[in-house]
Amino acid sequence: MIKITFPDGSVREYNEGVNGLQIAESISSRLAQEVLACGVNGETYDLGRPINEDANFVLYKWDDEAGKHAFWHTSAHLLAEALQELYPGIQFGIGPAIENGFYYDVDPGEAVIKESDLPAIEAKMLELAAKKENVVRKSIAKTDALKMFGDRGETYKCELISELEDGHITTYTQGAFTDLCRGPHLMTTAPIKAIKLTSVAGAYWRGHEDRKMLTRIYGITFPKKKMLDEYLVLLEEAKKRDHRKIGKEMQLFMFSETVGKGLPMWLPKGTALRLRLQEFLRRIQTRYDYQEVITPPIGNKFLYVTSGHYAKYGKDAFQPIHTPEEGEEYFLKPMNCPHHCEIYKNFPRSYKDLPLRIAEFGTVCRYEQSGELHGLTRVRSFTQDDAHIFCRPEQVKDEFLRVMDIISIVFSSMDFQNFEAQISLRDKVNREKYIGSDDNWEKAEQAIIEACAEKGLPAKIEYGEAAFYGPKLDFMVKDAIGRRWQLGTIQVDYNLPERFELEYMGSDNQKHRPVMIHRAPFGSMERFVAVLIEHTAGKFPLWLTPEQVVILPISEKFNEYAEQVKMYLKIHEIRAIVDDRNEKIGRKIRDNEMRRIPYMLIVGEKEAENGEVSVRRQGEGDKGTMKFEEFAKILNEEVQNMINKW
RNA sequence: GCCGCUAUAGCUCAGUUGGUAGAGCAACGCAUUCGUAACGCGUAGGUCGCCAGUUCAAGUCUGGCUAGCGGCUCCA
Repeated sequence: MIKITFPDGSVREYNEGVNGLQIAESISSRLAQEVLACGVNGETYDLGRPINEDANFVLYKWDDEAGKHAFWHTSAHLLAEALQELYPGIQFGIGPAIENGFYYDVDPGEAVIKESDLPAIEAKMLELAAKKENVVRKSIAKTDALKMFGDRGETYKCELISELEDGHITTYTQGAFTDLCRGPHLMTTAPIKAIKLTSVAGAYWRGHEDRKMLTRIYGITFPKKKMLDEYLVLLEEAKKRDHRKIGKEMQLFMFSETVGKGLPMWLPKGTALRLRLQEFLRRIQTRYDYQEVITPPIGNKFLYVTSGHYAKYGKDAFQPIHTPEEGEEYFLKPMNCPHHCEIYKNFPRSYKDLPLRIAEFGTVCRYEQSGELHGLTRVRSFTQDDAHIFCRPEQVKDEFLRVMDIISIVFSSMDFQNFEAQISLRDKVNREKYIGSDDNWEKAEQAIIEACAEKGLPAKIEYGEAAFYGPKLDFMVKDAIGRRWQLGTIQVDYNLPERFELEYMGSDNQKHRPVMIHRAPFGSMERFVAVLIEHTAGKFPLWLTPEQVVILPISEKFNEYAEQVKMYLKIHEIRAIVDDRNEKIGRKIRDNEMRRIPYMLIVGEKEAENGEVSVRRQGEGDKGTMKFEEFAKILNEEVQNMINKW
């Protein structure tokens, strides 16, 4: 007998070799129907896999990540099984479950799988799932695995097997399809009731650009048809929040084929919004003792030779500007740090000057690959809310904490709650590719970890993700359809101070090298605004929105009064416009509701006589009538209350 | 850059097997002067992304280019 301990602490005894499904059945038959996988001592097991020792045990259903994961992993195999039937000779790469569904990378040989082929594949999958085939797990010796997949001509699988350790190799089989797989899986394909293959894409084998490009098929499945329908509706809703769509509708920014791809132009309303965001950050930075600078949009080639960027990125960048003067080359600046290093060097610095915090809304140009450009989130010219902090090594942690404060003010002011923090450290083994002393690295890595702990910030630690010049802490936020974008970033840098030979005079009357911290709370104005649009669906906070108030005269007779109210509001620093179109009031209300302007003021005969306005709040409707002076006061208080929180 | 897809009026889209373009909304004009989410009538608006080719004839078929979309790779 073995002891099975449940999450609530209760313990039951079972025969050795009992499986998850049997345990579920022993609790309730309803549970046994719903359960998808189970956890045994922290490892996820197939429900049919025997348990041979005492274990902490947990059952996973659809609502558990591990349950969904097994469901989608089996779905990936079902996709492969369908492909094997439809495209004889097709070779398989990998087919994992992902955050929302699954994919399979395949090499169809001569055949081409197109989006228009997906419905036929879906139909085949449903047909196969209806057979309710058992999914069978089997351990296999490495030599047998190599032979088995080798005989089938599965070169990709053989490559994977050759890297696995003998004795830990398993296969899963359903129907005529056998896959190399660690699992876990569902016990049968029967629960897969609703299938949607969402897209085909190219994906390099093992993620290396120099390897063959395979065909990746993405899909998602559900145990109920209704759930798939709901998911598709949700996706449609999310697409309505797309910043590219809303940005166009609200006239915030534009692109022009003639100006060039990836080169956004901020329209008047977008510019107003952006300047207000910059003003917001400026206020905070002033409080945290930052000094703002302005540097040119280009820099001499030798600036980047010194920084090392020329050697690393020179040929992949926008090509240099050649001046009429013989041999002179200038680059569009791809980052602001080298310029700021020169500013540091402009004076001899003492330890008493540090930390020195140099900030700039610096516009940079990077020649991003054309296929990577994406709305405002990935562009070729953008403005970083950049700053570089030059400090002594022992000040790194304090400076980190201060930057984290700023980022936390920014995120909370914008109501970004679902962000993720990632600490990127050195690779645990390969340490020769990093610049800077072990001692400094150790100190900086510890400083970041401690700073996060002190702030109570749950951060995921990723080894090997650090830049070659230092560790970093990044903040990611998801867009409307769940893509992750990096916004805020804090990076420690030992490289540039070295290359620019930055120094300060210490209290010991010796010269020392400062540490540099790069940081950008927004990341870039472009990307931040994009994510902000998707979070708010264009309904920006009152203090930020380009237009706060629209005044709606009941008829043209009251246009003049509307203008008077507008003038009063403008004088009181309220951003107001008048909708003086010759339309009925119902029409004006509808149109302006859709323009996402927070307040509507309706003015007609009654209001004009009494110096009043009838107030409507966007999305909320009628709020009653008041004197326009009072409205201005209330609005300004509302804005002030928001600003005071910074 | 790579794989797949898309491109018709300012916007959203229709356009059957090739026979030289259509709707709704927006715009403009007329009428109306209106009380809390779409008044009516009318007018104008398109080198069908661009360049070639096939054809008696191309929005429609083929090739190239440009831009965009979904991914991959990259991301100082």
